[in-house]
Amino acid sequence: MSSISTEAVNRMTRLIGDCDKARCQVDKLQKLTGKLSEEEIEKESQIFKALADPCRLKILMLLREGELCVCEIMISLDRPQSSMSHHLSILKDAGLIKERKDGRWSRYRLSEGSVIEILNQVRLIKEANLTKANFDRGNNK
Amino acid sequence: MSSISTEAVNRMTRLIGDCDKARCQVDKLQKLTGKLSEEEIEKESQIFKALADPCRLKILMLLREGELCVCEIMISLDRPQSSMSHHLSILKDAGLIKERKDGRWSRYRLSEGSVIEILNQVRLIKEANLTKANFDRGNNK
DNA sequence: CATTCATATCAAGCTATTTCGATATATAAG
DNA sequence: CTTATATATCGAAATAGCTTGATATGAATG
Repeated sequence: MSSISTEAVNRMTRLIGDCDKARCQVDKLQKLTGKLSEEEIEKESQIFKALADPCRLKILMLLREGELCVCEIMISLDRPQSSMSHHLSILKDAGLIKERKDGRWSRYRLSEGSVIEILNQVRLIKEANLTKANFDRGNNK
Repeated sequence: MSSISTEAVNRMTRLIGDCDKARCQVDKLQKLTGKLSEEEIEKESQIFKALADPCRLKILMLLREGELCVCEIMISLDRPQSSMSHHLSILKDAGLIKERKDGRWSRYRLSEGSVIEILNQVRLIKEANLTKANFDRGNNK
C-alpha cells in the first residue's frame, strides 16, 4: 500500500535497534501523518492565526459584552480606523465574529458557539504556565 | 477617577446623539478596556501564536498518540532537524508540550490539561465555518 | 446631486517569523 | 580521547503580517 521510505526505516532502525520494529514504527507514524489533511490543518491554523494578535484578542474581549460598531471599537482601543477594520476582517474571515450591516454602520458580534470556549481554554493554559513558573522559581531552577 | 477623553465623548455623541448617554457609553467601554491587562493579553497571544502554524499543529497531532523524540517527528513529517527543533522549542515555551531528557534523546509529550481541549474547540469552529460556507453556497451568495 | 459620515481597501514601510544549512553541544560507545 | 549520534543554536535569506495615511465605497441627509 503506502511506500515506506527505506531511508526512514534505516534511520529508525539505527534509533531503536530492531529492524522489524523500526519498519512497524515508521509505518505507524506515516499512517498517522497521512491522516492529517493538509487542507484541514491549514484552516485550523488560520483560525489560530486570527487569535494570535493582542489587538484582535482585545476586540474579542470587548465583543464578549455585546455587539459593537467599528467606531465604538476604535474609540475603546484608541487605534486608527483602518487598523480596526483590517483586524475585524481577519476575525470575520476566520469565522470568529459575525457582521450585521445597519445603515451606514457595521455592527460586529462574536460568532455563536466555541469562541468563548477557546478564550477560556487559553486562559487555563496561561494560568497553568504561571503556576508552573512560580513552582520552578521556588525550586531555584 | 478615569479621565474620559473629551474627543472620544464628542465622537460618541455624534454617533448616538445624546451627550449624556455618550459619556456613559465611553466610560463603560473604557472601563472594559482598562480591565484588559496588557501583559495577560500578550501571554495569551503567545500561546495562540504557537498554535498558529501548520507544522506545529501537525506535531501536536502526532504527540496526541504519545511521547516521541525529535528523530521520530522529523521522520514522520519529513522535515529538516533544525526546523523541528525550532518548532518544538516554540511549543515548549508556550507551555503546550513538555520535554524529558533521556540519554542523548529528548522526548516530547503534550502538556497535561487543556491542550487537547483547545485542539478540539478549534475543530468545532472550523466545522461550523464549513457548514456555514455550504449553506451560503446553497443560497447562491 | 453634493455632502457627510462610517467603513473598507490600498499601498508602502517596518517588524516578526519561517526555513534550512552550517556549526556547536552533549551523551554514549569504542 | 576519538568517533558517532541526537539535539540545539546560529545566521542569512525569504516570506508573512502589522501599521497607518490616503483613497474609495456606500448609505443617509439636506
